[in-house]
Amino acid sequence: MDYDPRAYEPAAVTVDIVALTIRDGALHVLLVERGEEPFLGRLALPGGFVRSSRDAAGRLRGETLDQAAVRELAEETGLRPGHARLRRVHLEQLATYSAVDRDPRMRVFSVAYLALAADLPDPVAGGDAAAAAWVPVGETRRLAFDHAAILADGLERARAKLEYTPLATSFVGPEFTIAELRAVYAAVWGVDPHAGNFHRKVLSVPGFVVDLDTVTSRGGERGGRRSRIYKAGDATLLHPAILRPSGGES
Amino acid sequence: MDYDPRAYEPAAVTVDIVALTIRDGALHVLLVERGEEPFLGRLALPGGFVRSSRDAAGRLRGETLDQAAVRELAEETGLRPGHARLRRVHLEQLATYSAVDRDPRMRVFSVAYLALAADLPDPVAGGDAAAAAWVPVGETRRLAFDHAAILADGLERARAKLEYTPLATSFVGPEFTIAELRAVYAAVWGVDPHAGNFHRKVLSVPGFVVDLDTVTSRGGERGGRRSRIYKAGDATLLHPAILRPSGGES
DNA sequence: AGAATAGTGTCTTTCAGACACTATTTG
DNA sequence: CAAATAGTGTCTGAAAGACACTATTCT
Repeated sequence: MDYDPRAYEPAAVTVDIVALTIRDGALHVLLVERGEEPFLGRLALPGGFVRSSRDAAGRLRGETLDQAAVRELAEETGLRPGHARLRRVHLEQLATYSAVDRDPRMRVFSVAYLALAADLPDPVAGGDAAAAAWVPVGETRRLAFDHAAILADGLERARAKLEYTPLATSFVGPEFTIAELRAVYAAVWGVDPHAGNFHRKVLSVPGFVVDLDTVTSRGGERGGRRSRIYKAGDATLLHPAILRPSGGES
Repeated sequence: MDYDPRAYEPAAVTVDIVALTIRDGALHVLLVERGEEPFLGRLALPGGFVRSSRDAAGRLRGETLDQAAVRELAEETGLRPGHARLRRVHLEQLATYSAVDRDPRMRVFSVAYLALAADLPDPVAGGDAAAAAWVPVGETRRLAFDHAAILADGLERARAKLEYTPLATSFVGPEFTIAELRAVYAAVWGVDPHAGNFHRKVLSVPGFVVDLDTVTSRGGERGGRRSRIYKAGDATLLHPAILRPSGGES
C-alpha cells in the first residue's frame, strides 16, 4: 500500500442521497434541478463532495461519509444539522458507484446513501441546485449521471428492508396507527397488504410496535372506528418478518 | 456540484478485500502481512489503491472498483486476471469506510469487497505485502487499520446471504454433494444444520441445486452410502430460504 | 457384522394468507 | 340507519424443526 499522491490522477468522492418520504400516500424522492454543467437543468439526486483538508498544524480534518450525507440533506431541506427532524431520519449507506465515465469532468466515486423520513419540509434550492422538490418515484424521468440506477438500488433496498426491519416506522411520526403503518407498506411496495392480516401480524412481532393505550380523537372521514395509537418498539429485526405479498412466488 | 480539485485535500480510494474460503472444514480469510509503515508487520486485508489516470489525449482512464478488486485478488493469489478460477469467485461490494483517521498518512476511503471462493491457491506474497496466508477467521488478531471491523461486516454479510441466496455454492467446486454444501453452512455459521432436514430442504428449494444423476465413486472413509452429485441451479434467490438455526430466536 | 454416511417419513408447531365476522364511529 | 374503518376468529396450506427410520457402502 505504498502511495505517492502525485502519481495518481486526482479523484473526488461525493455522496449522493436517495431521500424518500411519503406524501399523499405515494412514495416521493427528493430531487434537485442541476444549476450547472454537466447535465444542466436535468434532475439529479442531491449530493456533493465530501470535505477534507488539513488544519494549520497539518493534521487531517474532514467529515466522514455519514456526516457528509447529513450535511447535504440538511442543506437541501433547509434544516440545521442537528435539528430534531433530521435526527429522526433513518440514514444508511447504499453502495459506491465508480464507472470511469460517470462524471465527464474527472474521476468521481459516488457513495450513495438512503435516507428515509416522515416529515421533512419542502426543500429549498441550495447552493448549486437551481431547484429542489419531492417527486413521486414513478415520475422521475431522465436523471443526471447514473442517478437512475442509484435510485433503483435505493428503492429496492427500502422495499427489502421493510420486510425484516422496523424501517417502516421511519416513514411515520413518533406516534402512529396500524393503518398508517400499512399505508407505508402500500406506498413503498405498491401493493396494499390485507388490512386484517397485516394488523394481526404487526402486533405479533415482538418489539415492532408498542401500544400507547390511547386512541385517535376521531374515526375516519366518513365514519369508522377510532384506532389505537402505537410508537416504535425496540426491535431492530422483525421476527417473524413482514413479507412482501409478491415475495413468496415459487 | 462545482468543484476545483486544488481546493481539496487529495483523497485516495482503495479497495480492501474480505476473501473467504473453506479449508479443512473451517472458514478462512486471506490476510497479508504488511511490509511497510503504517502497521508494519501487522496482518491486514489485501487491498490497494484504485488506479485512474489520463491518457495522452487527456481522456480519463482507469479501473472501476470491481476491476480493482479483481486485480488485487489476482495479485495476492498469483493468478492472472481472467483465470478460470478467478472467474468462479463470487465478488460483491460490502461498504465504504471513511473514518478521517483510519489511515494516518492521508485521507483514504476504503471500499470493501467480499470475495467467496472454493479453491483459490495458497497466496503468494505480492508487491507491498511481506507475506500472505489463509487464516482461520477465529484466529485473526489485531488487524491493521479498521480491518477488524471490515472483516466482521464481511462475515456477517456472508452469513446472512447464505440464508436467502445460493451463495454457498460459491464455496464448493462446480460439482458437489449435499453434504459438502452442508459443510459450507456449518463452517460459515458455526453450527451444523441437521443433516436430514437440511437435505430435504435444499432439494425443496426450486433452482438451488440440479441433480446430475451420478453418485460419488465411493462412500465415506469408514463406510457410508455414496451420495448423489449436484451442480448449482439457476436460482438467484432461495424460496423458501435456508434459515440459520439461531435466526429464529424470539 | 457393525459403523458410518445418505436419504426419507412423519409429526408438531409456527406462520402466511384467505375470508368471514364483530366492534365502533361518522354522517 | 348505512357506510366506513378497526380489529378478531378461524381455516388451509407451507414450511421449520425434532426425531425415528430406511438405504447403502465401507472396514
